[in-house]
Amino acid sequence: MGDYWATAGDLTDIVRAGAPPASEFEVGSLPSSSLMVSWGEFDSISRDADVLVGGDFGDPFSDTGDPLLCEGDAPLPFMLPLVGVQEEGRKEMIEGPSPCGELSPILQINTAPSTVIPRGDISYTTGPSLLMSTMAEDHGNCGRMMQISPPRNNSGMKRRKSQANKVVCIPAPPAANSRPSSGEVVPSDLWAWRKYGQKPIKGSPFPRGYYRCSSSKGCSARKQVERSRTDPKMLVITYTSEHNHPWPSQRNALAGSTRSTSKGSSGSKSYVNGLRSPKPGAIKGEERNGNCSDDNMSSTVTAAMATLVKEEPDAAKEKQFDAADAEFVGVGLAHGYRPSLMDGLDHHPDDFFADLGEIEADPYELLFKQGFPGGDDRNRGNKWVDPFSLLDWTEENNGAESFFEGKQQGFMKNPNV
DNA sequence: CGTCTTTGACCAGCGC
DNA sequence: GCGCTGGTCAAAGACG
Repeated sequence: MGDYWATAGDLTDIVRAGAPPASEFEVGSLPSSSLMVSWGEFDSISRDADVLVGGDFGDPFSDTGDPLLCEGDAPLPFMLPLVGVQEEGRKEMIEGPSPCGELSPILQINTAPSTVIPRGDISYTTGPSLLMSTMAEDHGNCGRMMQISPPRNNSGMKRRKSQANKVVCIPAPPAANSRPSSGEVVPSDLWAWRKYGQKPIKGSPFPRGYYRCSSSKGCSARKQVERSRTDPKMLVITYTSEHNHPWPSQRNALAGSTRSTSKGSSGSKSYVNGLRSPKPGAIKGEERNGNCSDDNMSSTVTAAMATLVKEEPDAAKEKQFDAADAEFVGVGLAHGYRPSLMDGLDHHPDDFFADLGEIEADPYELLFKQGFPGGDDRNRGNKWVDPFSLLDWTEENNGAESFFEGKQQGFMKNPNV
């Protein structure tokens, strides 16, 4: 097993649209079991998990803030089995842990300088990128895969303006029945987005929704959301431009109001932007109705994506969450994301979740209670394959009940931490 | 009242 | 230049 390289931009790009990677880190020895992915804490990854890493990031967003990162927060540990690495255009599948035998999760760090991945009507031109997919099912296809690719060159679909785009392909939540003519149920990505248009796209039965960032008036960030023509189960999100402001850590961003876009259907999309303040009882009440609400979809994706967070090395380890962070965690990510507060890292203020009065349970536990591999409990079936249910959009898994009322299994701690 | 979604109109890029 | 298509604007209405 040789050395593997990937650009740091891979990781930053995973969670936000923006400029291409600026620097590199080295992936030394690949783990045979799992990789502790804690963006930004690569040094610790190297030490603790023997996965090597190092290098400066040159994060083009360093002064912009990270939508998925609590500014100056603690590391966000995230266990991912790394079973495949694509290097120099070839993909090496490393025998990974597949306790269930069925679906083996893949975290692919694609280091190919420019790899074109045809996906039906969409051709992803990937530089370094990261794929998270399942091995057995639909591997290599868009289905059940989350892909984030760096800006494309002008291959693929026509683009009128030369803007750096980033395409994200994620499993699409089922369309809201109550809104047959509206666009997609857009998974939250922690920025506040406002829909400003929708257009039918030629050749596609699905319209394309246009969103712009509503967190800041001057922000030019936009995204387009549409379903894949070839695989309606997949949602293709194209990010354009970049945010020119820190991610909205407070609930009083411009998108301050809560509303249900599902007319006559209460609260199915109240927090589509991920930053809305959940109304009291939202989790305990409406979302626990098990109606496979859009929010649950969104939060599930959010949770998974939120774990793919890059953060400033070292500093993050030392810092504590401030009030804004707490609010962010409590409000913006109440459904499923809580930055690393692993056992033993109990350095947060006592009132860290003081703002979470409306939340019944620790969102971090909620996020991970469905299980992870290893640790003391390996009898979690497929759950560990898809701890966030990201890859499972079945109603069973999407339902708030399953998400919030799963057995208290706790989060498996990385034995190396 | 502020912000949201919806949706038709308008504008601009592109190919012929 | 023209038509097609995609992207954006802005008015209207809804929501909290």
